[in-house]
Amino acid sequence: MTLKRISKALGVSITTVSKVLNNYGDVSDSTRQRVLDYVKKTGFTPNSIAASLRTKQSKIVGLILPDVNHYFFNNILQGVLNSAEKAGYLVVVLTSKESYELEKKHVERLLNQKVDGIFISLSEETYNTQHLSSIIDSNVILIQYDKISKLIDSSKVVIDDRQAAYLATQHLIDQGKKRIVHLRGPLIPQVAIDRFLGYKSALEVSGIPFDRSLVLTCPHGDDEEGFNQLKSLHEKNISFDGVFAHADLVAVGALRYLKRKKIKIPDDVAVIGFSNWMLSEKITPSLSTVDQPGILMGEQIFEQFARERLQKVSGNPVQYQTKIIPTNLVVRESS
Amino acid sequence: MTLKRISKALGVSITTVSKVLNNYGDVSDSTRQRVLDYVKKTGFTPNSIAASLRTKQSKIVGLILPDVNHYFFNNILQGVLNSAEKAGYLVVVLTSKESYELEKKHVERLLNQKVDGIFISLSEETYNTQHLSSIIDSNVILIQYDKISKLIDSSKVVIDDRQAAYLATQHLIDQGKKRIVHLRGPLIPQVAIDRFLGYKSALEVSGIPFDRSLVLTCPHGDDEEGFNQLKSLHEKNISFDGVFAHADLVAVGALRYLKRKKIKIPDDVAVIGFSNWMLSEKITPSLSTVDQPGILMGEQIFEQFARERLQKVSGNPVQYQTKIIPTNLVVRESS
DNA sequence: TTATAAACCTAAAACGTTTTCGAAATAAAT
DNA sequence: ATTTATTTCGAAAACGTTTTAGGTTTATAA
Repeated sequence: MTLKRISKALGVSITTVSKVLNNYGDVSDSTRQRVLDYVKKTGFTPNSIAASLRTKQSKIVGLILPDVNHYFFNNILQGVLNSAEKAGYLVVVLTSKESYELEKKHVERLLNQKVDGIFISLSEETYNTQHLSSIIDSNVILIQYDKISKLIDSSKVVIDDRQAAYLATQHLIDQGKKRIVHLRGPLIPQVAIDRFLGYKSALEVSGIPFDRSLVLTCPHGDDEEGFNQLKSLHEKNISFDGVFAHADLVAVGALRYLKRKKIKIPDDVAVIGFSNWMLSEKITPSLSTVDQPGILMGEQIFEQFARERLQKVSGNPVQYQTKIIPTNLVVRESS
Repeated sequence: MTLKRISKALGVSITTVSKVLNNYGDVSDSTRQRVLDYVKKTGFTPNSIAASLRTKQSKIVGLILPDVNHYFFNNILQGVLNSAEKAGYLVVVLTSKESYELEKKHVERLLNQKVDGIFISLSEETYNTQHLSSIIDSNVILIQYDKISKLIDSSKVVIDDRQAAYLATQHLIDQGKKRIVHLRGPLIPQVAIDRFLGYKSALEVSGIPFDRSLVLTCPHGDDEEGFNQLKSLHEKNISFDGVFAHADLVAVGALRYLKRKKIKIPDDVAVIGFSNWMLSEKITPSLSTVDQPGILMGEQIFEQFARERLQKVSGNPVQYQTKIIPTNLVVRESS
């Protein structure tokens, strides 16, 4: 079933049928109704590939996630899906698995597929951003989120990592803690840097000396790392009374170590994580954390895309925006 | 940049350029090389929308997940993504949020978009399967996974829920448990029914009387339900020494209740879950469970699709298959 | 040299839409 | 009755590919 067949069946032109379907004004009520009835009867839906070819709008966007098995990114996905559905867009999902090579390949494939927009959070390995430039060169809308490159001029949706980390650290200080460990993320991504800087400036503001030996990296963000890093501190006889982890899972590992050693939480050591995992509330002791509103971020990502799209088709200059989504400190038993 | 412009630049026909790109035999090595060089130099990639229109192959598949924030479905997604990438397919992801209406709408949208295949796990509400029939009527390949409808003739990728539940229950019985609670899923989906039947037949085989009051539903599969259902049993003074939950999260809630009441795990009450969550290994006590290999399932879903696709284009009759993926019992501290 | 086969190439149609531009029909105004 | 304005319609081009069917050149054989 095509426009052609419908037009033949009704004795009108292809143009007329198309116009009815696209709500053009210049068709009489009577023929409009005839077409509508016929379309309804046959359950016809126009071939969107042909439409895409003609209009150069695929009504598809691409979303690149560094990791699919991750609460925060699940929420990003859910948020993007929410808004995309309302706008009649489909979402192609790809995962870079924190690999630069894969990320680059995915961008190329999305560009081939002529998607209308690409939403990306950079992998941990990514330092070269030429593939991002090529998105812009291809005249495809780019929205960066979470792990972004400041060097690339595009809209961005992020949280204020530095401030969030500041507040988390400040919270531990408020509990009287003075030797606060920071289990940080890998060295490259801006988010990890910003969280570290927030940690550091909270110490400064409170006049607590910064001790390099209290900062340890947990690049994969899993709970083994949290466990092992605290253990190594202990074995070196380095004392501490607080832990600020860059991810909840790392904090869970830390808690596990402290429990194993019968260290009192939060009295001897207080712990705070980052991201507000689904499970963080359920474990014992329940974990204090910084809530990153992933669903909201996902929705904002798509909505910024939609805005730029509109600006583009209406010939207006596109306005890049950086949305900073507020985070909330969630205080629970661990601090 | 298009085939046309390339052909002009090189003084050959559009056809020739297309043939080089699609590896047709009848073009001389010298011109092939010239085209290849030019393509490489300009970074040209053919417009896949135009190709789709012509070939009626979109190279896109649709994956409908009942829930995006769910370890098992994350793994399904990861598996599908793995195999799809190798085959050069893109995956559009949709989530039904366990709603029949949404599920139906999503299927329609995927059909509009002329995807080559649709992979679906039914929502909990879904009893009407007309939308699945319409997939088949549209000549689009349908693969059902996890929550399937036996009434619809298509390939399927599932685990043997009944047997897995049987083994889990049997395991508790082997530990000497006799009054085993089953925290089951909602009433409609086949998976919940099968798990219940597995539970029941394990009791039968061991000559343990089936007690209706020990079977309780936890429709959302969250940990509150697990907690509350055990609490209600306690308040009714119904005794039990084992718990088989249809989901790990439910089992986590059960553990939480038992710990709260200082009931010894696994001595007084042993607990086993279902799905092998990422976290199940990390909590204390670590949770025994049934491992569902989601990534493998996802890969098999796509590969079965690829097989059927091949059969279709080569004119062979398509062979529907039902793949039953084996599960593993994972015994940990809770049992 | 001529006939035949093989290798290389191309014109043109097709896929199913959207949209421009102008034509036809109808209504309104003079 | 004629002109003008308005509404309604349709022919045809365009989007960028793939593929059929045939044409032209070159090599091989007689």
